[in-house]
Amino acid sequence: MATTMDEAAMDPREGLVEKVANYLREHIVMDHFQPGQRLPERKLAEELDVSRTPMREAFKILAAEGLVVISPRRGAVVADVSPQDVQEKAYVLSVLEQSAAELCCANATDDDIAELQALHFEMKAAFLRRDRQNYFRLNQAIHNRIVALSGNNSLIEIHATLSRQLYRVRYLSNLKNEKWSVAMEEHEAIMAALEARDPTQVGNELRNHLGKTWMKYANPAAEDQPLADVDTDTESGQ
Amino acid sequence: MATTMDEAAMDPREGLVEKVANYLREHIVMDHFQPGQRLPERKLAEELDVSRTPMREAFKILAAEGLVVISPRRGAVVADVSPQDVQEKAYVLSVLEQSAAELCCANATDDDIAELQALHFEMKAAFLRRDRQNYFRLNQAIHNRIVALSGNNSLIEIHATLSRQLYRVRYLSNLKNEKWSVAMEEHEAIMAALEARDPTQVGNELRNHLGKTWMKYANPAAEDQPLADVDTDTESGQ
DNA sequence: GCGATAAGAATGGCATACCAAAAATTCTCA
DNA sequence: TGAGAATTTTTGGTATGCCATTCTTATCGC
Repeated sequence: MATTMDEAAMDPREGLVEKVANYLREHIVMDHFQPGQRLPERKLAEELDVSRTPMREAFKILAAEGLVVISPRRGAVVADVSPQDVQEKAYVLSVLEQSAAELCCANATDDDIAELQALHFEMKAAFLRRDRQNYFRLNQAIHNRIVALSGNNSLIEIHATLSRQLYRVRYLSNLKNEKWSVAMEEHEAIMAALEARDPTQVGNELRNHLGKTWMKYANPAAEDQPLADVDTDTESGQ
Repeated sequence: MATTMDEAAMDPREGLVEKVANYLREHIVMDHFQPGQRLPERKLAEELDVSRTPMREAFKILAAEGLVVISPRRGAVVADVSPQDVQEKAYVLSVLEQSAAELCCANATDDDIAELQALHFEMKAAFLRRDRQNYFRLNQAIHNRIVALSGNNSLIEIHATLSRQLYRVRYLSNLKNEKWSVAMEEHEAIMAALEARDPTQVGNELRNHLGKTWMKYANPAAEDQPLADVDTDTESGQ
């Protein structure tokens, strides 16, 4: 475990804290730590061969990002996202992606749109093969790409942070989602509107897409089935 | 200076780090530290009578909130918000407030709307008296209230964080803004749509309002005139 | 006198030590 | 045997120390 820390980007300019934070972020997002699980700073620091100081500072960063919760005198635990949280965060996410799509229509080059469509068809291929892993990965990639094409760095950053908070839930939902084909159709519509560069249409389709996908999530959270070791790139363009 | 640390909320359950972070946040937002200014951890720690450890951890939190920037081996400096940053962040803010307004129309009680209108008339009074301090304070209070009435905690939190990043710029702009009356008229329109509980209308008015107020901010940043000691409550309902 | 450079001071990064609170364990007594 | 109290152990919070890098400044050479 300790030997895998350098998985994270190894920019020599960044300090230990960033490496530790990246490592923890990765493992929390990929669900290698269960929500609610305690993160004992001594033990983790020992495993990563660092002292407690950078570990604690990394906790503070992750807490500000909403991935862990620090309780006084009880330390850090992996943030547990309640069904209500999911709804609220997903709503904000849909709003952000809607506006990103609008900006995307104005800013993206024809090549950008073409690349999006390429990803879309790759995703469709995964869909037809019932390949949920790659379907999920490509789906994420498309959404992230649209946001990236907005050109608004603040929007991109906030979206990425929020997106990470929901990654696990989204992944679990992808595994059990029955209405796969509906989501696929919605994506078709999104791509069509994108090709036509109709900002309002793209925005509405996207918001509706996310809304439909997540509003139903008002029911009790999915069981705590651990995520498989997927080789997805967590964030594409950041 | 050191004696003023307990200005910030003194919840005995929260540790030193939170107190330090609150203290620094307050002073950065209120522009007692200039953008770009270095924040030497030893000196500040000494002034606040704490060790360097909580100071450093507080820096990490504020960095994650976008209020300071930490460069390797150079430490923390107060984040400088470039004109482009202002535009981008203000755009996201307008999107968030637009959707907050929509939710607000659905969730707010009649009393909530009445209270908003009361604030609006207070603000109008400040406008007529050319009382920029209170005009600004009440303006902020109204916007924050609308967001709070959305009932979406994620939205509220993200809006608050982003809002703090722009507080200084917004305050400076308020002091020099010539088109005061235009903004006032827009607020009238917002309130009218809110009273009619027309989500689309409120949303559009609000987004247009913020858009108009900030899009012009593409020109060079305002000069670094320090903020006066205003007794504004930074955030109202959080 | 001015610029480059080297020595010294300041500063940040990380590790460690110490303390207090909390959790776990064990011991005691009913 | 079981519940509760006391003790031990673990764990988090804060302070401090050491080292490496950077910034300052003063000196040396041109």
